[in-house]
Amino acid sequence: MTLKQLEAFYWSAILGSFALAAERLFMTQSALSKRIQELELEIGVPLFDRSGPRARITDAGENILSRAEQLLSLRDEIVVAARGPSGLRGTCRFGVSELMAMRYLPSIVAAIRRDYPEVILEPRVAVTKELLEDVEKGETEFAIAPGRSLDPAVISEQICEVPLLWVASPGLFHEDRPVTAEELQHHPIISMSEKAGSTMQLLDLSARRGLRFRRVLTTNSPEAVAVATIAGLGVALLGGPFVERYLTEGKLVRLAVEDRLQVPDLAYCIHWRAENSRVLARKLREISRDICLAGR
Amino acid sequence: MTLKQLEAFYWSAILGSFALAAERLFMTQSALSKRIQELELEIGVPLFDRSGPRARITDAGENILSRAEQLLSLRDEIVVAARGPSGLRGTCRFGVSELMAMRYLPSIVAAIRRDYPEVILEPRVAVTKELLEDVEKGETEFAIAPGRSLDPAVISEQICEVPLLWVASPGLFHEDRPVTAEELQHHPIISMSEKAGSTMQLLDLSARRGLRFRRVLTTNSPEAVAVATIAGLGVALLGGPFVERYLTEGKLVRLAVEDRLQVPDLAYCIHWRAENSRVLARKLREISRDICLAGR
DNA sequence: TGGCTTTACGGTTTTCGTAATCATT
DNA sequence: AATGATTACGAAAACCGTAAAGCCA
Repeated sequence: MTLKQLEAFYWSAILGSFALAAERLFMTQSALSKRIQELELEIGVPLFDRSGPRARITDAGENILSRAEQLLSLRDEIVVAARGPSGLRGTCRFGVSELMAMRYLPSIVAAIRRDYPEVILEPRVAVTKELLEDVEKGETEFAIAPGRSLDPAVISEQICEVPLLWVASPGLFHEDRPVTAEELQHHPIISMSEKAGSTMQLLDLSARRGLRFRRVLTTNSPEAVAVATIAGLGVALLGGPFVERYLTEGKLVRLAVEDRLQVPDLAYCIHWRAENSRVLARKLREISRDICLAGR
Repeated sequence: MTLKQLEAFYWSAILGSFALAAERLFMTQSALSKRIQELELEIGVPLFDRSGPRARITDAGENILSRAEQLLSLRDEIVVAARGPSGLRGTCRFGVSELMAMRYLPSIVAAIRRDYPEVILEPRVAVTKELLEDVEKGETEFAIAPGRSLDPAVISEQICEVPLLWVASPGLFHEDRPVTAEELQHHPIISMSEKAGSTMQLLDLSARRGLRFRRVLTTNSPEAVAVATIAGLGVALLGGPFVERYLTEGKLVRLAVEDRLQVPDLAYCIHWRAENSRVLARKLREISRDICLAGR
């Protein structure tokens, strides 16, 4: 039995596919397949059922999964324990939504650099859904993004709440009373892709209230949305911090809207796979959480 | 990092020497040395201090020792968990004193055969001191022998007590009163080697009381001692069960002795290295203990 | 057919033991 | 001198990737 075999088994079990596991471990399917066969030969029991379209873990495999995971995390701990606390090395991929990146990524990176100078960081800034999918697939160790994952294997711990504001160019609405849904529907909605947290809230709202919005300008940059809104292209639903500056400068105004247009605050969470017990991942996740909770 | 490297590290640390570890792992010093060097290169910290006459573990090495041990025992557990409870395989070396072997070894072997048919047993029957040394050096997983180990890393759990009896041929002593030390010293003492439990008690007695016994017939077979005693060659101090049969047959008589010749009962224990957490070793040790405690 | 897994094969890398060398008592 | 650890080197084994072949939807 070797650590490589156990690692191959572990990721094949977690990702539910040899192909994905091979990709994650930077090797070919062929090599990974053989590793797992050798492990099965070693312990004398099949760990995966190959009869279906993809490899499915067997009962025997389930029985050893948690132990394999413990064993692999002990391997990481050994390195840390030997080198001392600041000797943590390795690479950590994690995801951050654009808003959180804007606010906290510099602090997070600085703190990690200070405590663990040897660690190589691979942060990824993307939209909510992509970040969550990466965590679910084990591509990233954790992600800071709004909402909850539907995958029960993913733990989401709330960090903060961010209000979503309806904003528009100052000239667009003149009445003092709250804007109604009908009035809003006359204008194009400027939003990001359907995988962005704010857009998901928007779609949710339109589904619940039976509204139809005309969305324009496909982009994944909230800044581009803000700029387009300033230009008077339409109205937008954006996270407070993105528009704060423009509101104080008077380039955008916040729209008061009727109750049925109210959107709940975005609950930002830190998400990670429950069974992930890599020391490096846990430490960096905790640092990131603390920084977000402390508000810098 | 590989399991082989960790195993090499573990045994080098436990046995305090590369040479012994290499012997235990059935490989050459050269190969083991290189394995450990590779492990050190991997984690970036020296695990052993080679400046002395033999390799001494460093602080960094101490820090990871327990984790390495946990990791290695997880490896064993994985096999067991995958194969199911009776799928335990592997080889187990253990030591048994001759008396305990006579009484319990058949039952122990039968019970293990029944519960773990795949396990290969390598029992060793020897005298007390050899058995304890084997446990201390990690040569055997556990031993059933009288007395306690002086090594603090060895745990000894008492199983039973066996009386040591002074015996002689019926013709040797005629008086009804207890035999005195002076009378006893006139006869040769038939005993086993100094590494045997009963002989150790004998030597302890002679040291404490300032007696000088004339020991003859060097052997490690209690049966040979009994036979020689029956032949009238001298007196012997033997474990009760060895002489029971001869006493009832009248071939030997138990000598009543004065107080200063009284020898305490031999406390038989099961001994094992505290840090040994091999699943196989633990299970078989527990089976053996239960059989001894139940008296078959 | 197309995604996923296994088999076959070769070339590279790793690993190990022998033998020689170094270091410490 | 003797024990224990390291280095050098050649042989054997393990490992990996490419390419081809099976296998199930």
